[in-house]
Amino acid sequence: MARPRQFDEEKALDGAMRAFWAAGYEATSTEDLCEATGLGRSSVYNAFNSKRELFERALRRYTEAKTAPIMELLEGDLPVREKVRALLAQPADPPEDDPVGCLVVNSMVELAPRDPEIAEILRRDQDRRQAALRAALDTGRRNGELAPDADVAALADYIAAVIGGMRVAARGGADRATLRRIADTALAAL
Amino acid sequence: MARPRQFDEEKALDGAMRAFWAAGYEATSTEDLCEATGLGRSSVYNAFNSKRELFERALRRYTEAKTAPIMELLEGDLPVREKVRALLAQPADPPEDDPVGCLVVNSMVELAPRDPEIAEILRRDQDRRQAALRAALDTGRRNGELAPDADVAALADYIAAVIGGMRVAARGGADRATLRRIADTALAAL
DNA sequence: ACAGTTGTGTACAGATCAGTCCAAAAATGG
DNA sequence: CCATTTTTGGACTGATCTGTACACAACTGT
Repeated sequence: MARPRQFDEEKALDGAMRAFWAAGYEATSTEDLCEATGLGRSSVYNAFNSKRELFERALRRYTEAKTAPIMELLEGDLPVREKVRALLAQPADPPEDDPVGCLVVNSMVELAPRDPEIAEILRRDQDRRQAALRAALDTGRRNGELAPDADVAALADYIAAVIGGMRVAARGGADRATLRRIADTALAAL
Repeated sequence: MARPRQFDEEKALDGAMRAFWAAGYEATSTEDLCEATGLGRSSVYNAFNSKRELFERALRRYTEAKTAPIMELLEGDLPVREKVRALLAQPADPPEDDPVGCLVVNSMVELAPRDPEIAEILRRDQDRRQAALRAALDTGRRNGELAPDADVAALADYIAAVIGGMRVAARGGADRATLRRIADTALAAL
């Protein structure tokens, strides 16, 4: 057919994702994106059309990458408290080469109020995770691991809020010990 | 001496604060700031020197305005659970003409990781609030309102995280009922 | 009233922004 | 080897960005 790409689109997307994750949407210039992806301007625009579309793909990639293992965890058969403990442990023990915080939280803060499409992507991702979390909590409740009258929807929203708060704290420079104490304390509410 | 200002600096600062609060630092242009303050470019730059300095003053104004009533609440003599309940209620029942969310949380996410001065302002503000919260919790602990072995520092960081998470959720479009349920659930951990 | 000082509106400057254009390079299938 | 198609690099565009220059307006104290 024609000349093939010299770059791996997934890897390029990954670089862009990390750039947005670290600096935010507005503060990441198209020049920054060229550097982060290793591509020239033409290749970036040829492959991704616009900064906005590149961001959208980066965000989708992020949610897919981060939500998949959470679904696995929640659909597994650990005791529900262990599942929640593992969820809460994630912000306290992030992969060391990840940018600080969470692209979903950052995007909710920076973009969701003024960009309905981004808000919708975020809402859908959260719905998936929250549904799985509610299911896990409900199983635990019926197993007797939680109180029979536990409000699983409220607990799920609560846990999501604590995790979001930990992500904010991490961006503010909170250390691992602090984050772990928050997680431990939060777990006591179950 | 000379010609007096036609505008109220505090009111102008307030307008700028709300603009940054709603849209974030990067997405707020100096043109937006002229509109939000009601001033011309010259007046803005004459009074505040730069976008960056204006933001810093707006952020300081915000923290002072928001932290003062929290200090009053925490230093009052309500039962400690009522104090914490009131703290957690704030994100669920914000003044109706405030922009959604919290400028401190937004700034932690958008700016703290790459701007040490902003990070320092935020850290100082948080230290003040957390110290007062720890004191209130400790008083409650000694009064027997909390368990004698309660870890007040951990509880304070936990409560701050939940509030931050609620602020993120609000930016993501969470409704008041959801926020209230989060607050109620969080309170159960005390 | 007037000199001195500060505020303000307009126009502008230089940098940077996202995005485009185009020609040359690089690959394919025949 | 050639026609075709896509990628790529670099120059470029027009808009927008933050910040400045400057003239003049507005007010003060004397």
